[in-house]
Amino acid sequence: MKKASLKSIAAELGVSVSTVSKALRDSPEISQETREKIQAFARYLDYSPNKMALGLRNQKTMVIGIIVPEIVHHFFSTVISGLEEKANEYNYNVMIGLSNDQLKKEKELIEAFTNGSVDGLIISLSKESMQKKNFAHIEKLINQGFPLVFFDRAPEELPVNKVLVNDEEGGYKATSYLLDKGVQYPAILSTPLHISVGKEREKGFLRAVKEQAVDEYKIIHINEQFDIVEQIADLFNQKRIPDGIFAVNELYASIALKTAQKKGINIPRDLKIIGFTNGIISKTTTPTLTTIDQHGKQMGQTAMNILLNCITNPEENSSASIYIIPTQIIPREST
Amino acid sequence: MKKASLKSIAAELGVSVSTVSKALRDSPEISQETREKIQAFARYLDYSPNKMALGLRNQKTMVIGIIVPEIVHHFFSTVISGLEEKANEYNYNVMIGLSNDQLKKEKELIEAFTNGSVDGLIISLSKESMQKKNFAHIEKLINQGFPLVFFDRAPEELPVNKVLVNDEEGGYKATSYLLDKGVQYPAILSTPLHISVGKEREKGFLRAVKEQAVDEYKIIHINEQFDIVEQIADLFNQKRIPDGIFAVNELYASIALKTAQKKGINIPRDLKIIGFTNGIISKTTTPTLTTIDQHGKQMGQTAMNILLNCITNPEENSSASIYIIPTQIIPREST
DNA sequence: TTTTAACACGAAAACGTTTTCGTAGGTATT
DNA sequence: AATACCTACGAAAACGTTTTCGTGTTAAAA
Repeated sequence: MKKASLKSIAAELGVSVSTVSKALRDSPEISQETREKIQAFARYLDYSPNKMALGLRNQKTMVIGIIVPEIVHHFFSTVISGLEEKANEYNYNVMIGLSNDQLKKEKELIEAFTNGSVDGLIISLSKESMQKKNFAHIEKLINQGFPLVFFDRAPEELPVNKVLVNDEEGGYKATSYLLDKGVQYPAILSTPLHISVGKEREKGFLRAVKEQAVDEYKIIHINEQFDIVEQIADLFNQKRIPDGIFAVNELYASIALKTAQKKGINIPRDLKIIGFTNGIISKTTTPTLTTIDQHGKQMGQTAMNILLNCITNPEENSSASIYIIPTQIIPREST
Repeated sequence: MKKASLKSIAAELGVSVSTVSKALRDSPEISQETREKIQAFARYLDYSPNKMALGLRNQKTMVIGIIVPEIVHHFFSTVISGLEEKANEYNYNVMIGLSNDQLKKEKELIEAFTNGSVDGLIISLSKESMQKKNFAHIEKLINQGFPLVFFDRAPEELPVNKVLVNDEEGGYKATSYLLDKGVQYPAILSTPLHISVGKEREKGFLRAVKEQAVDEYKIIHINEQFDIVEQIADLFNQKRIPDGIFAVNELYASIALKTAQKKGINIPRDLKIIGFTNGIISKTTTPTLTTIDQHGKQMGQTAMNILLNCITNPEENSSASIYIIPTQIIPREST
């Protein structure tokens, strides 16, 4: 039982395709009687217009492409939920591609999506793109004037719409919070510096320690190529052990927590820990982790709003805008 | 700078559209010379065929629709990653819809996706559909012969392709594991019985206790309308407190863990806990949680394989198949 | 020299829409 | 009675492909 089309309805009812189309759109050109007959029949057949034909005709797919590094990830999946929700509100659907943090896959996905599959693209860059600063594929899109919004991981140098977490502020807030709680010797568990979010959070950390004139602190750049647990454990094998740790993500925070506990360190009495990302981990550790909320859902909604606006008003929205989402500290037991 | 089309290339080169099309597909109908000229020009313009035109022409979108209750969820996002990976392997892309566990949204998404947007559908049903056993929208799809695969949450009565976790086996394994470790008075933290996965896991629990002739055990059906923490805490306010808990998901397990710890109960000495879903929570609690792995990624791959096979070989695949993914116990510190 | 075949390309249809324009028949105006 | 104007519908183009079929030119065969 094939899907009904205007043609099949027209044939069945002995009228022309144009008449059917007009009748279904309630055009006054068609007589009341004919209209009702056609509409009734269409309803009976459960007719609805073919998306691809519509797309071809209107040069519009009503689909938004989303390209993210991974999806089994609290922050990214949260953003996606915000994106999907907002898109749906405006009758758009979302297509999703996972780059697995690989430049090659990212390129392929962009190619596949921009061949008339989607009306716009929302991207969070792969680690590989960020590290190699290889943005040729992105610049091509910009030159084409393709509707485009980045979130969280964006090409720093390029003039393009971005929705970013205020990572520097987050790092500052987190560190200040620790210092205000009496921490004397803070440490930061950060990423390598080519990860922009890590770099920004570290900047915030440095601003806070400088502001409060803390002269001794420790910075550790975790290299995920090697054993993370070992690198973090190293922090507790030094002569002076920190009494406050700011971890730039949930995972590092939870590992630091577990490792410290194994060493018999009491948290939060002897060591206060604060993480980043208000995800599931932070709520289920013992003790629960104080953390920085990135408002992922709001980010998704904002990004989608900007993109849809670009699509609807192509002229007024030619310049690149940067939207910064503020962070929020969520106090829990670990401090 | 608009995207190039066959038409624009043809006009520019003074040949016909058909010639361009054939040249680009390396048809021997076109002379070597013309072919090379056209191909070079197309490459220069970065031409690639329009997806919607192709779709209309071939009656095939090369897109698979995925409808899940939520995405900020370890299991679902894991399955999705498997689905996406497998789809990509066969040059398909995936469109994602989130039902938010609501029947209405699920229906809308199915409507939107089956109007020629996707070639097939992979669905995990919303709680509301399951509870109300309202499958009219699904039966419609089946009657249409629309390529369809369910995973995890499937309509029990309907003859349709399903990929399921062996939940009963998982519950049995988990409970047996507890009993083998010497647990005398086991409890299960389960869902209301209309959630099929909860029901199945509970069946496994019952089979295990029966098998080992345990005469006393406790069953708690958590109602998520009310405060979950309170309902779980209730377990520890009884005269007899369980020495083993099987929770049908990570969250319940982690809450039970925290609550017990607050009551001063030593885990795993006085109480052993085992969860379900090998997600992030289980790895980051203190102590880490023994749990049942559902092999989400493999599930996604399997489901996509079945669907693509349905699409490619419509005739041979008319009957509904059920594929059961085995579970695996992941021993950790909580037992 | 005429017939045949190969070659290289173009015209047109089809996929399913929407929209512009054209027109036959009827009604109202002068 | 001639003109103008509705009313209600159909034809056709357009969106971008692919593919079938037709055809003019040239080269080979008779």
